[in-house]
Parts: sequence; C-alpha cells; structure tokens
Amino acid sequence: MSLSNSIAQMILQMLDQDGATEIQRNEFAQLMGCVPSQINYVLSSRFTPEQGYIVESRRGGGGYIRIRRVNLDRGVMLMHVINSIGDALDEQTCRAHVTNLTYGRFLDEKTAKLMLAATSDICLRALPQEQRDTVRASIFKQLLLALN
Amino acid sequence: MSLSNSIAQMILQMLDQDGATEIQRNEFAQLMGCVPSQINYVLSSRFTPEQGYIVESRRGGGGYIRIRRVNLDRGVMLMHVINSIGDALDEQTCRAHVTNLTYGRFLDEKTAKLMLAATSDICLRALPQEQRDTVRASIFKQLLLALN
DNA sequence: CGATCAAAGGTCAAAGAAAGTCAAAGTCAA
DNA sequence: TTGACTTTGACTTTCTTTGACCTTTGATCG
Repeated sequence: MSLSNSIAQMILQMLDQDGATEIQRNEFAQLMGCVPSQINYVLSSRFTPEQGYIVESRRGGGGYIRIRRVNLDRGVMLMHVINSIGDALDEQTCRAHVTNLTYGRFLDEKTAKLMLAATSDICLRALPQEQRDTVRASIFKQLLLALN
Repeated sequence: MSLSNSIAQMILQMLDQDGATEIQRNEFAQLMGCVPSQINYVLSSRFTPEQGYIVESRRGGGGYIRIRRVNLDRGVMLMHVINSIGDALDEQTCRAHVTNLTYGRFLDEKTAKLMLAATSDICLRALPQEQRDTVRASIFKQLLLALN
C-alpha cells in the first residue's frame, strides 16, 4: 500500500474513537516516516469537506492540525430540500438538487442515478410542459421521502 | 495459445477465489512476459461489462487495477422486464414487477423502495387515469435502464 | 511595549511512479 | 489477400513523494 494510503488509514483509525483527532504535523510525519508536507497532501486529497471531513489547524508554537468527521443530519437536509420544492420543478433545478445532495454525500452515486432517471424529461414526454414540472415535483418529493 | 489468451486465463484463475482480484500492471506484465499495455488490451477485449466484469484502476504511486466479476444475469433479467412493459403500466402490475425482481435478488431493498415511490399513484395525482399509466411505464423503464 | 526569534504549519513546483492511449507493425485464418 | 485480432512501444495523464521556501503565532528580550 502507498504511503499516502497508510497515512489516511492511520488517521481514520484515530478518528474511530470519537470522530475527531488532533495531530502535530511534524511529529506525526516522523511517526509515519514521511516528510511533513505529505500530511498536507493526504489531508487535501482524502479528507475534504466533500468527503465529510473538516480540517482546522494552527501554526506557531503549540500548533496543531485537527480533523473532524462531520455528520450533517441527512434527514434534516432531505426535509430541507423537500420543503424548498413547490408544486412545480423543472428538470434543471431538479438536477441541481441531486448534484448538490450527492456533493454533500447525502446521496450515493447509484441513488442519484435513479433519481435523475425518474425525474428526467424523457419520462414525461407524454405530458405538456406545465404538467411535467408538476409531476416531476411530486416524483422527486416522493423519492426523497422514500429515502428515510 | 496466444499471449492474450494466457493473460486472460491467468486473470480468470485469480478471479476464481472470490470473484475479484487486484494487480499491479507493470509487475503483472513482467510476470506474464509482456509489455504493460498488453494488459490493457486484454482487459478491454475480454473483461468488459458486457462480458460481466468491472475493471477499476488508479494511477500513480501505489496504483492498481482491480477486476471484478459481476452477475451477468441481472442485465438480461432487467431487459426482459423492460421489454415486457408496453406503453402503459398500472400501479398494481408495476408493484408486482418490483416485488418479483426483489424476490429474485435482482433489486436490493433500497432500490425497490425508490422505484415504488417513483411509480406510485401519489406522484401522478395531477394526471387523468390513462395518462398515469403511460407516464408510469416511462418512469419504470427509465429506472430499470438506469440500473445498468 | 515592540523587535526579534523559534516553532509550528502552509504552498508550490519538480521529480517519480503508476496506469492509459493510440497508432503502427505483426499474425493468422478464411 | 484481406480483415480481424494481437503485440509493441512511444507518448500522455494522473496520482504521489519530496524538499525548498513562506507565513503565522507565541514567547522572549531590550
């Protein structure tokens, strides 16, 4: 396994206790047998907000790097989206919602794909435009509700 | 036997353990006595999705190529269902399809739930009865297609 | 105080390590 | 002899590792 992978794994392990950990860059780098800046590389490639982590740090004497796993509440987020949808929803906006939710890790790839399929205009060809958006809104809401 | 065939056979053998294996391209090429890019050739000619395989890879240090065998019957089964649906599909029949697919382990629980949500009459209330079944047929087909 | 210093962590670009692509050349059977 | 399949290698892209240099922060000394 690559060095970066072992470092990531180590961090994950430390995170297992309570979802947060704090390291000292130089010390940790020495422990992992790497150059300090590699820690930054690992953090920026595998512990990004999109991946559900928040990294904070401080320089100077007594400096540190703190890594936290964030667990935004999915149910709350989904409800938020549901409530923001009115009686109609155009295809573009719907796609944007799905993209955002995926980006925030509230939806996995497969689910996103299904949702896009079910709400695509292709499904609603038989309908006049204004009805499409109405039905799409219903479908999308039902899908989001079904995720709980 | 051709070089490509021996390579393919070797991979097949490694796959026998548990349907998945991971190789390092250069190392494996050396083992097989071929040039690295030949591995790509074999993978792209004999381990395609249509042939029931999924190949994932990563470049750079610690890179790898992962090959997995997937259940091929599924695609066939899904196509079967898609083809059996005409231009209209009532809610009950749709439910029956989902149940059958789930029962046959072609759909997992979560997916089934989403499909039921997207094709339920609740979504289509705004429409007159005969249009409902037309739209439902479209949605259901798109969902099944999206599973590939 | 304010300047200075040392101890962190941050940035960036170059070098290294895989894997991917593509087109030319080779092989072989119909 | 032609067309499909193979084999090869030069070149590209992506991810990783490293090290030199930069910035921020807290402590200390005039």
